[in-house]
Amino acid sequence: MPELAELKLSAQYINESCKGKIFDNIKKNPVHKGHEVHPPLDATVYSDRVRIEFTIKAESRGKEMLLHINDSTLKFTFGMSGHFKMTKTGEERKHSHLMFYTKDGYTLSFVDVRRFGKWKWDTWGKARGFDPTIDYKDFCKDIQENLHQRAFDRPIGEALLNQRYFNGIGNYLRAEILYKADQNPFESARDAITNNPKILAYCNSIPLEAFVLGGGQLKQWENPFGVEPDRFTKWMKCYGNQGMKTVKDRNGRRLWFDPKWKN
DNA sequence: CGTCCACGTCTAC
DNA sequence: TAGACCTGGACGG
Repeated sequence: MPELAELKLSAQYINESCKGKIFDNIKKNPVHKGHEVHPPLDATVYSDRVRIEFTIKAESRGKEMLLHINDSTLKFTFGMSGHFKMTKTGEERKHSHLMFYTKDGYTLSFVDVRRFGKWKWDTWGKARGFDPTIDYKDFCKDIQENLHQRAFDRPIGEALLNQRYFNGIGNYLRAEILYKADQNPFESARDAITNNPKILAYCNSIPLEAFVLGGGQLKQWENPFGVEPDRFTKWMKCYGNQGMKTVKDRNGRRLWFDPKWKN
């Protein structure tokens, strides 16, 4: 997906573009099989002729995002192509699937070409770990305290996609973290984490670097801030680079790594 | 035309 | 540990 940096950028984008906005309606694109979403009930409004008004604030952790809609939270995951876009009402992008309408003629849309993204009235997923950029100490503590678990028998290259411990790390971030840490991706996660402290440190700093750069300029994710497309691809030193090797991991995902490591 | 590939989960055998 | 879920861009014939 959109990985940690893109979720964080999306939250920032939503908070900036929704600042001071009052919303009064929500619609779902009927082509999408996801949950219908209605504005939360407002106990102070009794007449059905009065539209329920609400505000929107966003918060991200790892690969999840909460939209605070008055006192309720709508949780999103972005799949491979989800993102948010504020437009004038009537100018919504193709593949907009959940639309939030302001009283003054704007629409905040959840846009998702492939429709792998999801939403639900919910809070943070219990099966996900700490965001390494927000709660770095807890992120490290959680991993250190659970190093004996079977999950850390796996090669570090695979374990880095385990969202129970590495919430927010995705395919490009794992490649960049391993590469910059000079880490053999096929060593067991337990040994790698024990012997190479750079791994956990880079789970914090590399997503933050991607965030500062304006996030992924890969095909399926439209950067809401319109950063120059080149900067991000130049920043990536491993993922997608010529001269790097790839192998399909256990989940069929392509793991990018320095060819000096033999698998 | 066709085949392969893509920043991710899910759930079913 | 395969598919399933989806669209569309790149590239080959």
